[in-house]
Amino acid sequence: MAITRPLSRGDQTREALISAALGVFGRSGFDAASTRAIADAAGVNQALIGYHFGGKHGLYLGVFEHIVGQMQQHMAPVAEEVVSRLADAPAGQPARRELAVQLLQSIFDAFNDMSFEHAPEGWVRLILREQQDPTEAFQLLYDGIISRMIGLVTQLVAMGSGLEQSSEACRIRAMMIFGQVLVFHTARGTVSRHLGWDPPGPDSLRALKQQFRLVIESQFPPGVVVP
Amino acid sequence: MAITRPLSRGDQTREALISAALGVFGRSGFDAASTRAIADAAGVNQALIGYHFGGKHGLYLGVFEHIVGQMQQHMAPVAEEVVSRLADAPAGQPARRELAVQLLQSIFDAFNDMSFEHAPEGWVRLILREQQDPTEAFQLLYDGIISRMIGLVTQLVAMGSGLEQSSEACRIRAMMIFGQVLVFHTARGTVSRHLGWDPPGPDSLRALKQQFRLVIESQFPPGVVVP
DNA sequence: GTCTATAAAGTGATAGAC
DNA sequence: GTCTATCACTTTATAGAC
Repeated sequence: MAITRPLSRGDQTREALISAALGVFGRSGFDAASTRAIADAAGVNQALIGYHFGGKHGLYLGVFEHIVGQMQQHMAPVAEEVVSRLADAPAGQPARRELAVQLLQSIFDAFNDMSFEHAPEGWVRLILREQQDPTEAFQLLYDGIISRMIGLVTQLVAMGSGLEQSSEACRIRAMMIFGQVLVFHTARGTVSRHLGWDPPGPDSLRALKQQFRLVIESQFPPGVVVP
Repeated sequence: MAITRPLSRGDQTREALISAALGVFGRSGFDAASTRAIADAAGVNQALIGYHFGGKHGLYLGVFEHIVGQMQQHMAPVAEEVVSRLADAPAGQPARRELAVQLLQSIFDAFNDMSFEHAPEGWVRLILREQQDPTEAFQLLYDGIISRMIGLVTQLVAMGSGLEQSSEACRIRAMMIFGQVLVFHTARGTVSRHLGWDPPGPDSLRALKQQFRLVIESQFPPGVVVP
């Protein structure tokens, strides 16, 4: 935890702008979001965007730096645990398969908790937009957090399946596993209608995590080693 | 196939506008897309949007009607085949599990072919936007095609897993299966970097379909009936 | 560091000529 | 059915007072 001390007026303005911009950019996208709407939501004068961030685009990048920092904080503990448990794991094939399943489950438990509970509304939408049309901001995201997470998951898929970690098949499988949890964010409208999750509540999150655990187990069944 | 006959000038204008709007709305979203940009891309006068569609919003709805029609055409054959093969399937549990796996594979083979090969660039992005913030257009999509597809897949998941078709667990599993293929569209940026698919080509599609088939098989393993 | 005021460019819709 | 011209409004950025 960083030490918190009284923020200067300028810092307060910056924080208010970032927080407001998160929501407005998330809802409308970069082009359709107006600096006036952001300034109003932040309770701040529109001209201050230019002063503090150099303009609309600078504010946009500031938002993503903030998101990356938050995501790193949420995922760091579990990522470190996974790495250390991988380091001193026994060598036997069946034991490693079981460990892979277990670690995948804890990674995605944390990931689901973050994306459903702690992440402000705007995160998911902003990241999704950048995935569709990557700009400078996607670089921050990918290098800051995504790269590390997809790398870990790919490594665990290799361990659990017997596939070569560097193979295309293994990387495809890793993407698919992410897809199984991301779909509940990306296909929001269908989730709302087909599951009646509008919005998803604590019960939804519990049910989702349970099904995910079951699916992971069935995808890496005991005693099977894919050649 | 509908009979094709020479289009009147007005029909040509409408088609050009829909096609251009597909791309521009897809890239920029409704608010950020300008009617001038659409008209220019269509090689048509800006005032004609008002004449033919009543305005920007009417054109947007027209685009989605067009998309729903195209998707129905692509998916109808396989959907009908699935329904008929379900109708006269034998009653034995193991045989039905195997059939479910097989039908899921053919549904998603068709779905992947459509979304990677035949779907114009704009489809995926437009649908994704509506999933995030459903408007009137999402109703068209859901009632026109999504509802039917997610329903079929849920039914097959029930058959393959032994879960009750109306259970939440079963519907969650169906969403997850869609997630496994949708992620290659929704997480485009990560797919591009992690897999080097930029854009995904025929080889990518082949590899994806193969992995999907394997995953489906492992998710509904022979001889296991979930209580 | 914050504010008001405004410049310069772009927006969707539409009236009216052809 | 198509075109030009234009209205009323909103956009981002910024100059200059405090």
